[in-house]
Amino acid sequence: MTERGEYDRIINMDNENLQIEEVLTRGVNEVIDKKDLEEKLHSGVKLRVKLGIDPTSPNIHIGRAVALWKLRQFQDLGHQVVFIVGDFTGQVGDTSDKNTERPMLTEESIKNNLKTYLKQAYKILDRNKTEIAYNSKWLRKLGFMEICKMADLFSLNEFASRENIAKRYTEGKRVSLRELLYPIMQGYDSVAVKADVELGGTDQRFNLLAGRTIQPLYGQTSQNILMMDIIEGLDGRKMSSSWGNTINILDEPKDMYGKVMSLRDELIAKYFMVTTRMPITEITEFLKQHEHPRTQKMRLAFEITKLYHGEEKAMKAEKAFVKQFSEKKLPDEIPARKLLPGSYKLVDVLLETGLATSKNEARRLVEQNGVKIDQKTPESDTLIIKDVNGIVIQVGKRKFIKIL
RNA sequence: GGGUAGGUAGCGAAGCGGUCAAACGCAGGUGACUGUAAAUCACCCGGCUCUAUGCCUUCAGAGGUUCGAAUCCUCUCCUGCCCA
Repeated sequence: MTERGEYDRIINMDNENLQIEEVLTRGVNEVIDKKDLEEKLHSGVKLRVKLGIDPTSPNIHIGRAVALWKLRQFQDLGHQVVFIVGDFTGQVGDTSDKNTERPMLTEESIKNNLKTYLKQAYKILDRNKTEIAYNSKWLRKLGFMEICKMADLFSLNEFASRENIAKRYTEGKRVSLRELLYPIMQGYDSVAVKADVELGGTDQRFNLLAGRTIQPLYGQTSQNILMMDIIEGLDGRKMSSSWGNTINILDEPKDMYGKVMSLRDELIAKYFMVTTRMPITEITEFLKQHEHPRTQKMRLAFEITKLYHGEEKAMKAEKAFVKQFSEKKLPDEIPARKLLPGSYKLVDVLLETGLATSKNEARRLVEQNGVKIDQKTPESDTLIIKDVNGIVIQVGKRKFIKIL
């Protein structure tokens, strides 16, 4: 958190200097080369700022969004943002944030994921100031000789020294030759778009540096690099689509709000800094005034939800949350399912409505008192419901279905 | 291409002829306690049924041996390591 002395220094700067300061620090883990980038930002030169995201999942989560927000800050400062959709690299698969080999994806699944990608990105970026590029455009054409020239700039040794590669290597896991090529592709992206700055997570370090190495080969000045903090997901592990611990920017307001509320307390301050756009001074002040983690988290949940859905919906989400979880009342909106009228075994209802994936699971849930019918816990799983019409079934704390 | 060690549930990893739907850990679920936090505790975690020392489908794949196979044999595919 910002020290008092630093705080005084910052508020005394004029607005643009303040913005530059924030660009270089907030949510930022490391800058290469910081001095150079700082000078460029102050010089008034319009920079080309690159960020590439591979559409390996249909959702962009708020961890990925950290870099997108950073891009937005650059846009606000008048720089040219280049958003690279990794439709080619996505197929090949980057392993830098993984501890196992990532399988190659089909063109089809990438295309599928792409459908809502830009829409998501534009929740954050200013559409009119964003240059979009698909990296298949240039990577597809690259010949072997060209690839060899670039590959010559790297040694196997440095590649193998990367932490998670080294780890897999010593554990006797497979490391494919293809994976060696990934940094080269990402590096060449920088050449193709003539990047002055590239953003990425700290786990992207090697790939980001590859751009710096390759650009001079094509007579370009090496880009500067801004490495963003990686945020933890709902379970405390790194946020990643493959873990299923993400908060996605397309999540419904109440889900988004609720997911934030389920975060561990230790992450609150970091989340405020990295995932919200609340002014730093305000954050510091707020956290000081409200010490109870629950209060802090509710504000955090509100801020994050507001960021993606607007104030009104965020307020609604908050009210709904209080009603459902603090006051333990039925939520206002309960998803409805139609069933043919008649009598049903409880277990069948659970299965039919998708509240359980098998009858065994349904029985287990009932046995463990995880099921409620109209707020009441049924005695046994053999219960037969004579009239399913209009009943509300609850499984666990969160799942509700109303039967019509 | 040769040698060698392996391929077990979402992941990691035991089991190495019957007592195996398969130990254990992680992830996940439900409950208790709570702040939809953490920690802790309990139970669960392939499917089906008349809930039973019941049935069905699973231990890379295909065949085979056996009363009986995740466990033995043959071939195929995949991976690590060593050699070339």
